[in-house]
Amino acid sequence: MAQRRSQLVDAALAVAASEGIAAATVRRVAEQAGVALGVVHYCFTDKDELFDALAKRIVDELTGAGAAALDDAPDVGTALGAAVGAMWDRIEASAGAQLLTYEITTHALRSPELRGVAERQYAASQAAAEQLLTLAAEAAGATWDRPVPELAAEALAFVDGVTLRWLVDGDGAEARARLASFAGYLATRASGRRRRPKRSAS
Amino acid sequence: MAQRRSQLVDAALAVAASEGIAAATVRRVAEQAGVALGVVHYCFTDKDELFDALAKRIVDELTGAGAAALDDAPDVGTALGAAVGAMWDRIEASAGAQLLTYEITTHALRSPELRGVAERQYAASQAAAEQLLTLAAEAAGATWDRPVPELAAEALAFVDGVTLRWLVDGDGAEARARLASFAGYLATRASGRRRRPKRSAS
DNA sequence: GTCTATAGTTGGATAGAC
DNA sequence: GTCTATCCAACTATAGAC
Repeated sequence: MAQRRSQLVDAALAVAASEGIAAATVRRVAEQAGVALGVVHYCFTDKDELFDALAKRIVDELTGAGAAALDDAPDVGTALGAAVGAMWDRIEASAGAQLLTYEITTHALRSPELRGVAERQYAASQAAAEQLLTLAAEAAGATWDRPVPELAAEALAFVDGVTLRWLVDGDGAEARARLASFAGYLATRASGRRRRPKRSAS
Repeated sequence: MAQRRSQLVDAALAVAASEGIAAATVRRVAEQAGVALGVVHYCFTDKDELFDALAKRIVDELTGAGAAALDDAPDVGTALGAAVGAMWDRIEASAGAQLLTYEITTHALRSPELRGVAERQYAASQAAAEQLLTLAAEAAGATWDRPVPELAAEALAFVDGVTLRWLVDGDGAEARARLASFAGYLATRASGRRRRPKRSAS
């Protein structure tokens, strides 16, 4: 039964990511999952409950994506550049899913009982961003000279805005350039090991 | 008749801004405008045509908002700070309308025939951002040392991301702080007149 | 031009057979 | 547990009276 729910959430995710949240009707989800309409209502009391499970699934996947290849790096700029590049690869490979997260956010903001969904989304993203910044500094042996939560919030906002625009104009190269520019700014907020200290590298 | 259309678009905007784009049904719009259902279909062939007019209206209002009080300022940081503060005041005063722009963007991105709507939205915002940056530099007698379109695109992305997050967490103070931080970064990308040159002011 | 009435769809939810 | 059949509400769109 729990696997039935999971299967239905899979189907809902598939439909919503490719055709939009509005297209993820109970009927359509059932069809995608290859089960009868009644089954969905047997596993979920409401459409809202299904929707809530879908939102949770997306947050989990986002969180699970976590920090990617952050090997030992010569400086924070390099570490961040690698992390941001990997992150963007994932984003660019799943435009529909990205768009869906914005749809879920706006949808959740319109109904008081779903506010928590949007808040969880951002709390998870914020935590992931903080972790990534912390790891990047560690990998480069440096420290941030501004509070990590602040830097993470700003980075998150920037990535959100860049992603949204990329969804509109489809220009991945520009998006990467913007992210690189911001990573460059972030690197100026770190102090510690620098790129190739001129004398006696290790 | 043209005024009838305008009146109906007003009503659609009122409904959509306060209750979400999904709530802006033809019926609901007619009710809000105080006319019969048939009138809407007399003025607009489709619901899509009404929607398109609504999207245009929003872009026009955004553009019309333009650059606010940008008086002669001692430096770019001050000029930007004032401009960003005024801009945020407008944003904070119209949460529903802001949320609606994101709804329209995501909605437009899901249907190929509405792609142009989202693109126009961003083109208008980009132009406004470029104008604001240009005016800010002029007001402070400075010049940008990176291409204005790039800086504008990055600023736009940041403002978008900050606004979206503010819609979720409702923390206006944090949002302002983030914007101020970014304005501070931007100010480092300008050269020219500096704050209170130590010797012989003016 | 504006109204009422209604046709035609779609989607959420339930009942009851199996 | 899963299916089919059905109810009910809400919506878009049109027809026709006024």
